[in-house]
Amino acid sequence: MKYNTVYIIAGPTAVGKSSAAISLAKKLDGEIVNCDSVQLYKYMDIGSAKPSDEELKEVPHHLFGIVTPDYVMTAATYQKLAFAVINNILSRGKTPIVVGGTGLYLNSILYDMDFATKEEDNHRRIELEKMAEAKGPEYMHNYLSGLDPESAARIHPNNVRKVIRAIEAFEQGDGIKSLRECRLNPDYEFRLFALSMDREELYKRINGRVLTLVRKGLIDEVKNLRAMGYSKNLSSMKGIGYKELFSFLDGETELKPALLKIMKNTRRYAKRQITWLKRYDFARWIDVRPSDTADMIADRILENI
RNA sequence: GGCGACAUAGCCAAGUGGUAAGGCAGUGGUCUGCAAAACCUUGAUCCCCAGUUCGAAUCUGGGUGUCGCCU
Repeated sequence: MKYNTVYIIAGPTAVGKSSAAISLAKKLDGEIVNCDSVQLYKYMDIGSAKPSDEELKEVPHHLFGIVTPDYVMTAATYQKLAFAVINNILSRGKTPIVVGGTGLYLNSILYDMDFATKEEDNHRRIELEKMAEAKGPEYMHNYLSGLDPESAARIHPNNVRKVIRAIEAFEQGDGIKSLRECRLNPDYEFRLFALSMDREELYKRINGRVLTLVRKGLIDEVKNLRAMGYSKNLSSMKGIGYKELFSFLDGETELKPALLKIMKNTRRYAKRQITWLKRYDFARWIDVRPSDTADMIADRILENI
């Protein structure tokens, strides 16, 4: 095995990435690196389906619960953190196993994405958001067309958020680049495994898991976050399971519809994750059945190396 | 057994003679600084048969099914 091999286990939520990764780490003398945008946060354990305390102790885990929920995480920051951890693991002769389903973050380590330029400028962004609210999406898109016609052509006018980012990026540098301009990160040799499962089975599993999370105390977890003063406007609180329960706790909806909504949003999220992963033509797909154990999945991965 | 109502996509549902609104769910997709985010895309010939008509989801007759009421 080369000294710079990085394993990546991706796949939609609830296929069983975390436990498969632990099993694989044991077999490979590996260490796990989180690539899930919500598991990065502290106090968000149940809703993000973070590995349990016992599991976290079984093999070394990195980048789990490292920032408080009011911290604004970005792909650029994640990239730095991830590279630092991966390099550290490699320098000790261990195998990094990146696990998670956050596509953009996965990209930030797979491709030589260059976030180099200045930090984001919050004031400008807020200004642009206000402008968008006042003048509407068309106006913003036209404005972008004037600055950077190429990225304007790529972005749908209704996608205000992205239009704003493109304006911002243009003003601070050379605008938004496209992934097509990137190559695979030459510093590492990647082994990317994408776990998949029959759609119907996966959805059943997702629905069931939501109930399990509630049984484990998800509602108290959210109550607690609220009590700590974290507001629903934080991007961490827009995570699935959190936003819906905030609106339940605020009395905006009943519990049952809130839970059904969590299920639905999770299903949709899983679907988007699958779509994202299909772009990686070098991914090795591992078909998982609901009855498969973590060990079986890990073995299947090893067979596919 | 009798009387009445209804029968439109997976679900809810508009449309009462001129060629099938909409919502939900699902599907497929986009993606370089909020990504568990944001955004885009998409489906039926109207229970069955016969008839009237230039033309029927819409009218008539028969059948089937569902619901309600009555005996």
